[in-house]
Amino acid sequence: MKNCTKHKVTIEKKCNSYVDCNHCAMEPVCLPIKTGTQSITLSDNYLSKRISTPPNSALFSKDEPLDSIYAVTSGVFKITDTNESFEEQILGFRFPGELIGEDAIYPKKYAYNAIAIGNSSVCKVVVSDLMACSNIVSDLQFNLIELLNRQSYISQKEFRALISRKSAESLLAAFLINITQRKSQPDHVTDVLYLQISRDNIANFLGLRRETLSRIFTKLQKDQLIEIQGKNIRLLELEKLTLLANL
Amino acid sequence: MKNCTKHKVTIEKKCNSYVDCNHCAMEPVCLPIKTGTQSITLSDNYLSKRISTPPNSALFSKDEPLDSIYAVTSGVFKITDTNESFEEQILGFRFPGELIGEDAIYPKKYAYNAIAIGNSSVCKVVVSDLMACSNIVSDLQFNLIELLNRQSYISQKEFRALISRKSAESLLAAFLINITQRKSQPDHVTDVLYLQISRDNIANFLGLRRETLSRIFTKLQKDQLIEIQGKNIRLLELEKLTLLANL
DNA sequence: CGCAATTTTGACGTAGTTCAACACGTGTGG
DNA sequence: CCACACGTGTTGAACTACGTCAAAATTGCG
Repeated sequence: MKNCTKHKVTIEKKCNSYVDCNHCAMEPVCLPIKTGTQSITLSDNYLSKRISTPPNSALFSKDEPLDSIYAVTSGVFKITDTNESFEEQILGFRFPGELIGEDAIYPKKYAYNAIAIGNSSVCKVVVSDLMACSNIVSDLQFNLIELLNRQSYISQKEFRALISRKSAESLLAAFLINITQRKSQPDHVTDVLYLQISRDNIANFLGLRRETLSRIFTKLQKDQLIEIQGKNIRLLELEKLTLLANL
Repeated sequence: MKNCTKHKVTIEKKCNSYVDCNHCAMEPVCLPIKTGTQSITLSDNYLSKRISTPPNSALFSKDEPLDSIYAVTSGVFKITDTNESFEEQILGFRFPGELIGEDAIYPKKYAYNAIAIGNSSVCKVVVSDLMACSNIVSDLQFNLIELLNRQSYISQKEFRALISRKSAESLLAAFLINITQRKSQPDHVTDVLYLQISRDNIANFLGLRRETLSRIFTKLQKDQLIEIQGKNIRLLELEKLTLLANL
C-alpha cells in the first residue's frame, strides 16, 4: 500500500487526474490485503508497485507472455494493435482508476500494446504473486473476479460507442461523453475536459480521417455544443450531445 | 453433469452444431465439481441445467438483475441493445461453447438482451449457486476467472473485426472468417458455413444497410472468394479473404 | 526565433446510403 | 387452388457523407 501512494505529491502537480488508492481499480485486490490480519507483509513486499512511464513508452507489447496487471494511476494509456500494413490501430484508451492487461489471463499473453500518452504512472501487480496471495487470502479471489468484470464493463462501454456505423458527428459526441464520464470522479462530474489525446489518436480510434475529425470538431463548436481551446474542451450541451451520440 | 448431456441426441438431429460438455465453455467450472470428491452432489442437484429456447425468445433482457450465466450448447444467440429510436442494435453473436451473461457480474445486471436465433439450447448456471460452490471447491474460483477471461477474449476478437471503418467488403470478409473460426471444432476446421443468422441481422451487426450487404455478398461470389447457396456459404479462398479482412 | 509536428481549410472523387421496384418463398384465408 | 400479405433478399439510379489530395494556419519545442 505504501507503494501506491508515495509518489502522489509530485505527480499531482504535473497532472490533475491522479487517483489515490481509494479510486484505484486495484483497490478490491489491495484492500483485503491491507485489512486482512494474515498477510499485511505480502502487500508491502511486492503486491503492488508504482511505476512511472514516460510519453510513448510501452508498458508491454502484444503477444508478450502475461506477467503483470496494471492499474493506471495518472496520465492516459492507449491500447493498440498493428494491422497488416504495419499501421497503428488504436483499440481504446485507459484512464486513471482503470486496468490494463487484465484480459490477458486466458491466453496467458497480452492481446495488445499498451502505450503511455504523456507522462503517466501505473501500479503494477505481478500475476503470479497475485494468484499466490489469492490462495491465502480468501476474500481476494472473488474481489478479483469483480474487478476483472468491472474493467470488462468499462471496455465494453467504450467499444459500444464505436459500432453501428454512426455518422462521424455521432461518433465524436459519443466519444466525448464517454471520456467525460470516465474522467469524472464519482463525486463531481466535470464538463471541462483536458484531452491529453491528440486529434490523430482520436481520429485513429474513431476510424475517421484527421481532416474529417477536425471538421466535425469545428462544426460542433459552431453549433454551440462544445467550446474548444486547444486540447481543452468544454461540453456546453450535454443533453444535446447525448442525443446526437445515440444517432 | 447429467443435465448437460441428456438431451444430446434429439438436438443433434435438428442442428449440427451441438457441443457436449468436453467442448462447453462451462467445462472448467463443471469439471472440478465432477472430479472433486467433496461435491459431486452439488453439481447433480443444481449447478448446471439445460434449457431449450425457441426462436426469438429472450434468455434475459437488459438491466434485469444478474441471476444466471449461460453456456450455449446448440443454435446461435444474438446479443442486442435497443437504441434511442427503439431500433434493435446487434452487438454480437454467441455460438455453441460460448458464454452469455458472464460479463454481468460487475454491475450485477445484464448489459444486453440475449435472444435465440432459431431453436437453441443453453446450460444455465445460477450465479449464487456458483459462488456458493466456489467457496467450497478451491479449484473452481480460479477456473472461473480463466473462464470469464476466455469469453472476454472471444468477444474482443469479435469486436475488433468491426472497428476502424474498414470497407464494407473487409467487414464482411472479417465477419465470415470470425464466424468460421468460432464454429469450427478445434479438431477440424470447416470451410462450409451454415449461417443461421439472417442477412438483416448480419447487416445490423456490421453497421451496413441490407442492400449494401447483399451487393457485397454477390461481389465476393463474383470474385470467386465465396460460394453462396442461401444460408450455406463456402469459403473458397480463405487466404485471400483473410487478406481482404485486414484491409 | 525557427523548424517540425499538429491541426485546419478547400476542392473534388467515391463508397455506401437512400428510395423504389422487383423476385422469391411461405403461410393464411376465401 | 388461387389471391394476397408478409418477410427476406436482390437490383438499379440518384444522393451525400466521408475520404483523398493539396496547401495554409497554428502550435509546440529546442
